[in-house]
Amino acid sequence: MLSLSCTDSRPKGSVGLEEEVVSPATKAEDLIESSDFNNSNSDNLDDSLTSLQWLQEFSILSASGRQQVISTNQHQSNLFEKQLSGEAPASPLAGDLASIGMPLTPGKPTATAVPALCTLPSLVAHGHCPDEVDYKTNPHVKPPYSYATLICMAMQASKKSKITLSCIYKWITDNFCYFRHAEPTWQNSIRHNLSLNKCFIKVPRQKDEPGKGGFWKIDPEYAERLLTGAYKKRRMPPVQINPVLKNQLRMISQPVMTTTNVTGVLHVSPESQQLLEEFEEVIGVDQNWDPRLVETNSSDRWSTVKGRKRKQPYSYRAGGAKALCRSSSPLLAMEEPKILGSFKGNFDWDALLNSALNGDLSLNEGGPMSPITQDQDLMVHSIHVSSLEASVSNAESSMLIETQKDSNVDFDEETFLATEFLRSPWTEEEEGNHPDFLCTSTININQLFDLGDSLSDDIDSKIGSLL
DNA sequence: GTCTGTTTAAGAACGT
DNA sequence: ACGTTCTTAAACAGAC
Repeated sequence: MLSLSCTDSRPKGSVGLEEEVVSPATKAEDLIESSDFNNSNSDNLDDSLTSLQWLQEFSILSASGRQQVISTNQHQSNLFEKQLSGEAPASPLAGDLASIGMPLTPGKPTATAVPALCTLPSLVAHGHCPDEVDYKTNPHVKPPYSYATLICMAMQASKKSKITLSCIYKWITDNFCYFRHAEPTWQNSIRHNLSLNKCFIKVPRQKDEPGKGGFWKIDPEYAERLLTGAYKKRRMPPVQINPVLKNQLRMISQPVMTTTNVTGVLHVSPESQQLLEEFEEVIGVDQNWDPRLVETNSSDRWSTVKGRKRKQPYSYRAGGAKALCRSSSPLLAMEEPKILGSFKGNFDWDALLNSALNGDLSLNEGGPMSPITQDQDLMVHSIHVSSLEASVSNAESSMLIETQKDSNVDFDEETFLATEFLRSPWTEEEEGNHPDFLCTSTININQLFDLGDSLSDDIDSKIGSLL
C-alpha cells in the first residue's frame, strides 16, 4: 500500500524564512498559545457536534435536491454515536485516505462508507468539499484556492501588515502538502499573482533592511473599495491531483463511495475572532457594513481602479460581471470580514430562524449570542446535539438562510469557506490537533434524515419557505 | 547562481 | 460567441 510522507520534500525552489519576518509558524504558535487551539481534539469534536452548520447544509440541500446526499450506513451511525459520546475517530478520514494514496475528489462518489465530513458548507452544494481532504497532509489534491487566496491566507496568517515572498512560500508549503510535492512552478504563479493582482501592493524594503526582495501587503485602497462593492467570485478550480503523484494514485483501484457532504461545522474561537478583527482593522473594514445595504451595480463598483500605476495587460478583479459563485479570491477573503461584520450586528437571527421555522427548529432560546450552558442541549427533530457553540452556529446558520433568501446579497457559500479560514487559520504545529477549519469532525447529516421521509419533507417545506 | 519581480502569452473554465 | 477570471509557462532584468 502506498504511503507517502509530506514532511520533508520541498520544491527545489523553496526558500527559507527571513529573519525579520515573523514566520507563519511562529504566528501559528502564537495563535496556539493564546487560543483554544490548545483544546483537545475532543474539544473540537464537541464543538463540531454542537454546530448547527448542518442547517446550512440542510438549506442548501433543500434548494438543490436532498436525495443526492441521503444515505445511511452503520459505519456512519457508529461514528456519529462515537462523536456524540466524545470518542473521536483515531485520525481524520482525509488523512487516512491520503496516507494510503487515496485521491479524494470532493463531491465524487466514493465507495467506502465515508462519513460525511464537511466543515465547509460553502462547497457542498457545488460538489466541492475541501474538508474531505486534509490539504495539510494530503499531497495529492491541489487545494481549491486560487493563488491569490493562498497569498491572502498567508498574509492573514502572518498577522503582519506586510509579508515577504519567501514567507508566503513558506506558509503555503507548510499548510498545503500539495505544494511541497509539486513542481516549484507554482511559485512563479505566486509571483505572477503578486505582480498582477491589484489586491497586492509591493512594499519596498528599506535600505537598512537586509534581505532579498520587498514586502507585500493587501492593498487597503482596494479593500476600501470593497467596502462599497460586492466581492466578485469565480468558480472553484477543478480538483487537481498532484501530477507528481498521479501515477501513484492509479495504484489505488478500490472504488470508494461517499455521500455528498452535508454537514459542516463553524467554529469561532475568541482568538480567531480577534485575529479576524485585526485583519479587518488592517484592511479598514467597516464593522457596520451590511451586505444587504449594498447596491449590486458591479460595473459602477469596479469602474475605478486603484491609482497605482502598473502595467497590466489584464487586471484581476476588474470585471463587473455578476459572478457570485465559487471563487477563492483575495477579494473574497477581504470581503468576508465585512460580511461577517454584518453578522456581528444586532440582527435578530434567532427571531428570523424561529419565525421561519415556526418554532419547529427552535435552536436557541436565548438568541444568537446568548450564553448557553455546557449541558444545554439542542433537540433538533429528535437529533440530540450538544450545544457548546450553538450560539455561534445558530447565528451563522441563520445567516446563510438569510442571505440565501435575499436576492440582493451576493452571498456565496465560499464566503463561509474563506471566512472560516480567516477565522481559524490552521497551525502547522498542530499536526495532531487539527484546527477547526479543515478537519473537524462533524455531525452526520444522514442521521437527521433517518427520521424518515415524511419528517424530511416537512422540514424541506419549512426550509423552502425561507428560500 | 539564485531569488525576486515584471511582463507577455496561451489556454481552460465559467458567466453572460 | 464573447468576455472575464484564473492558471500555467516562459522570458527577462535587477538585486543579493
